[in-house]
Amino acid sequence: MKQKSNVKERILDTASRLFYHQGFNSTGINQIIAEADIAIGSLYKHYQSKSDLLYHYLEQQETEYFANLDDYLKDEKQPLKKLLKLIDYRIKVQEESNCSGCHFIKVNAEIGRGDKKIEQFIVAHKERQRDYIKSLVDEISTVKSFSIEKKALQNSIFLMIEGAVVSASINGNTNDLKEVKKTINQFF
Amino acid sequence: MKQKSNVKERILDTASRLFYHQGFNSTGINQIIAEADIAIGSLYKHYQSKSDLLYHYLEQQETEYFANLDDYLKDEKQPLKKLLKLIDYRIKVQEESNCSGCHFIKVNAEIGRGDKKIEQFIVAHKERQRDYIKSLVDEISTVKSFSIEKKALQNSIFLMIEGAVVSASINGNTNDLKEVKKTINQFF
DNA sequence: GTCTATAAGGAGATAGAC
DNA sequence: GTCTATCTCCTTATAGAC
Repeated sequence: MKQKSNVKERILDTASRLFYHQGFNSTGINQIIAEADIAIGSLYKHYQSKSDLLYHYLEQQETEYFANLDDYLKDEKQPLKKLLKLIDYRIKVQEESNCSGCHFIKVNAEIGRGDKKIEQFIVAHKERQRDYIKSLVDEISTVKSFSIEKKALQNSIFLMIEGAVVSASINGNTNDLKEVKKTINQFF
Repeated sequence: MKQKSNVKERILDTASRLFYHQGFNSTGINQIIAEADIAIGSLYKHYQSKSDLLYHYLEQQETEYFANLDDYLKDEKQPLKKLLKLIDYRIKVQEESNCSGCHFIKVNAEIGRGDKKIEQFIVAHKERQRDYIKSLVDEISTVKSFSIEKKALQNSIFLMIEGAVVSASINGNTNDLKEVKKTINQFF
């Protein structure tokens, strides 16, 4: 018996899972329709092409990322604790996904800057992640001072987290993310 | 007229260029033999499979990376200047390669931790890169003191560079690598 | 080393019947 | 929405003749 959930959603959810865990190029249309348990006609009714499916996958990840992050941080008011909890969120997400890394970094690595629409979407997502951290550090700066320039600190924290997420996907653990959390405490 | 260079070398050089710039999965055997201008029989005489070619590609990148880095730094004796010049090296390599990122991070993103041999090779390469930075900071610590713990600083610098190289491949510029260089100066 | 033929399978995508 | 058939093309890899 078929699941009752919306067919269009089931296609995207299955494609997302496969794109993330085994790669976009390594995932075929036939595997998506088999695992989503839908007909190929349904796939092409809802999505124009495999690339179109990729775009909607990134779009959904973008929305989910910030919605879940906001939810995870909503009860914390202190900006420094909020920043540390942002790292906890990244640790949690990685540990729940077999440390498969960042959706956007992975797609960038696979398709490069070939597709303008995808490229711009990835750039925009990374800018938004950077701005999120920037704002938290701005808030912290109203009550604390640091040893290095604020702008340098903001970029450093963003880049360390990026590096640590990549490290998680390479090493299969969140050790570096945990180290980043400890290090940030030393900055303030 | 065929080039005079060794056929085996030409296969690997062509495969390396294509794997790096358009991805492993997006590169076909037929494209490699066409661009290397060799016969398919020659390819399978020298390499067992496409995966075998991937392994030799990473092996060559590993050797080249550290050989070229040592050469780039050989005239600099001061450890802090050496560390800053290591960043210059990464900037130079990225700018010469259309900011295509790190060979190892890209392969990891494409094939994940599926192939044990490839996986271990990537992990070992990243460990060696981390140790290289660790040693330089150890040297610096004999003449300077820093505001945060040495171990945290060593990991931070490694992770910031990793993050900045990923950023280069996403944004198509080396702005973040240049920022990392400025930030390191502030740490000491 | 070169060439061509071919195997055996998978890819993305379309069309038509129900 | 389902199903099956089909199109076109490409994939990795092997074999044999020169």
